[in-house]
Amino acid sequence: MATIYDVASRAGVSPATVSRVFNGTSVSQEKADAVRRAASELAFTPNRAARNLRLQSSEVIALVIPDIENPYFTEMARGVEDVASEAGYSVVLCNSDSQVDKEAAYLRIAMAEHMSGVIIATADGTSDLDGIVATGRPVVAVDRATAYDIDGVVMANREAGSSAAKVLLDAGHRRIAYIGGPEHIDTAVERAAGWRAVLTAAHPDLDLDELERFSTFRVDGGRDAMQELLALPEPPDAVVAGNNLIGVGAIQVLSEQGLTPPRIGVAVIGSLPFTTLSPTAVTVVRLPARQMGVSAARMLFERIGGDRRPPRTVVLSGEVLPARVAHR
Amino acid sequence: MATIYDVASRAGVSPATVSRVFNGTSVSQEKADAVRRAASELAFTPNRAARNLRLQSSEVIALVIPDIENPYFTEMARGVEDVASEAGYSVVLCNSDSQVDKEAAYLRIAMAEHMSGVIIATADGTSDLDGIVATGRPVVAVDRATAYDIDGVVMANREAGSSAAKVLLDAGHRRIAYIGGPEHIDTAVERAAGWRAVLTAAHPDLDLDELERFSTFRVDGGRDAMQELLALPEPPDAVVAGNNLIGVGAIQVLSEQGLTPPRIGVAVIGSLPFTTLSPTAVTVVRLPARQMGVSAARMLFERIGGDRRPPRTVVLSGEVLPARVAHR
DNA sequence: GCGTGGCGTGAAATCGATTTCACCGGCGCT
DNA sequence: AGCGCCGGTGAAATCGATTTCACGCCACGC
Repeated sequence: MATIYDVASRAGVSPATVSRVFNGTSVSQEKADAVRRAASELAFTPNRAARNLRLQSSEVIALVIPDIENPYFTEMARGVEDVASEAGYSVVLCNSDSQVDKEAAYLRIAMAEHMSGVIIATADGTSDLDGIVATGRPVVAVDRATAYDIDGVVMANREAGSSAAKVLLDAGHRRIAYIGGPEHIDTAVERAAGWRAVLTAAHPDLDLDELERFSTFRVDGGRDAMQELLALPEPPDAVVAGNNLIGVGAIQVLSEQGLTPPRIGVAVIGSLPFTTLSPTAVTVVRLPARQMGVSAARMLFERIGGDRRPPRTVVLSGEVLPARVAHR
Repeated sequence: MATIYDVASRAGVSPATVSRVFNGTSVSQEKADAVRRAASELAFTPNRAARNLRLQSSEVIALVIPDIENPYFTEMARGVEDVASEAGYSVVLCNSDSQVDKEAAYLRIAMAEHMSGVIIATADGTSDLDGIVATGRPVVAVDRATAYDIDGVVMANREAGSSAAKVLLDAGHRRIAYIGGPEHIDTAVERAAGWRAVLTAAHPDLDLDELERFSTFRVDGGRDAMQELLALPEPPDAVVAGNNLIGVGAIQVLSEQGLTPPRIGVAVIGSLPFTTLSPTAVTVVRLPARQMGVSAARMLFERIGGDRRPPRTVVLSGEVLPARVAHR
């Protein structure tokens, strides 16, 4: 690995001049040419560790997500990655596995590595961002709100919950259950609130507590909750799944019981990119995950670029794709 | 951010001693205690950029994959991540998007950042690992073979192709088509070879060229190829999907045409973690992606730890999960 | 003709951790 | 008593890029 000194001596200039050539300050044309020639002959790549040390920052951002195996987050990661790589940054993908301590460990690393910024979907409401925020490095929250005064990009969760419920109501369903994520995650709570508001208005007589399940945002969670709901004395005639994986689990259970979706109403909040169902059998409130990643990354780079405006929160709306097959 | 000098002066010792406390060389008990106390009071975290510069290596590995949105690769990433984080390393996930030039850019970064090693599922057979391999840093190839003499972890692809074909044959199918990935990717070619060998032996009269499609390893690829196959004068009565996403695409098309899987034989090489089909309707050759990531990471860390044995290639076998519903 | 300004350049300081080198004191051995 | 060795310690060099500072030089204006 050639260093800046090797390039300098080959080009007959000082290391300072070499640095200036690559960092765009004034250098005479002839020396600049000589430096560039020497650099390419030696296949010179600046040593990033040295650069990072001197600049106290690195062209790396951290993306912390709670579940690397959830397509929703990988779609988001894809959006972040696209923006970052265009800006010449690389992305360290950190899987917190919904554990606050793993998350904290990654945030410490981000600080120690002088990463330029962090995009984080917090593990839960108790996530500790004190350290990172105190360093002044930009942090953008995605998907989930935080207790900090920082930029954010979230989905219109309450709206998604109510849209999903409304589509099912309009299709003639009445006992519409809801399976959501953990109660300590705001997205789960808000989506449930949307569902609840719509149902309370339409059918004040329903016992919604019985029809509401807080579960995990995973396939198993959806399965378990769906099984419980089906075992009720009076089972639901439709169900809203609080995220994509819960939807998968719920539909799996329904299929196994011979209740393939057009036979029971199903609305899922989030896309089902790898479903093998006919895409028309289930109502989907598509959440623009990739767009969320793109927006978050753009905001982050604005901050890295020196933007000092007050923090903003961008809210992205889902798109309702109603089942085309009539329910029931 | 406190530095080693701050800690040193607070503890009344030299920076060298502080470093020794954290790097395990001999320091008297009392000074070590003083250093530790000072470090914790100042919330000292060693500056990684400085450390990396001095040590010419960083506790970071790169994981380069061709498609971050494919659950197969994220499952693998999960395995890598688990091993890495246990070893105190972080993982930079690099999405090459199957493009050799993006891949090359990431490899350059890996070198410039002095990353400790690279695990790579190459974009295609022409991937250029010269640079990285020349640095002597460990590189482990996953999923796909390379032209280099390096460690590798691959699936038993040919075997997976023939197992899939065999299950369908045994279920009574005859015109068994194959939809694979691009011809320039070895996994696609080998899986196809397995299928072809089994079918040639069983039904030498079949025109296999007509029943074989090289496509992309994506949902769209599976859809397009399946549509072509169904449009044949004499359509297949079963199909082997060369990877998970092709399987999803093929099954989607079949469902749309009213040919839901038990009605036509389907075998998929790779798991369908988010399928909503009853898991018994389709034959799956489960590929242990997580295990592949774990093995690759372990091999990488052995190399990082100084292992100088000749390169090895680990082959992992798929697990056949036959459809439990009789085909046809 | 002389000061002023600005441009191009190199020497040297800097970032923060690790590690070599040299030194000190104490202990054991002859 | 004298020698050698060893454990503990600090001063200083080192990693490689950036950046400040200072200097030389030329052009311009008064």
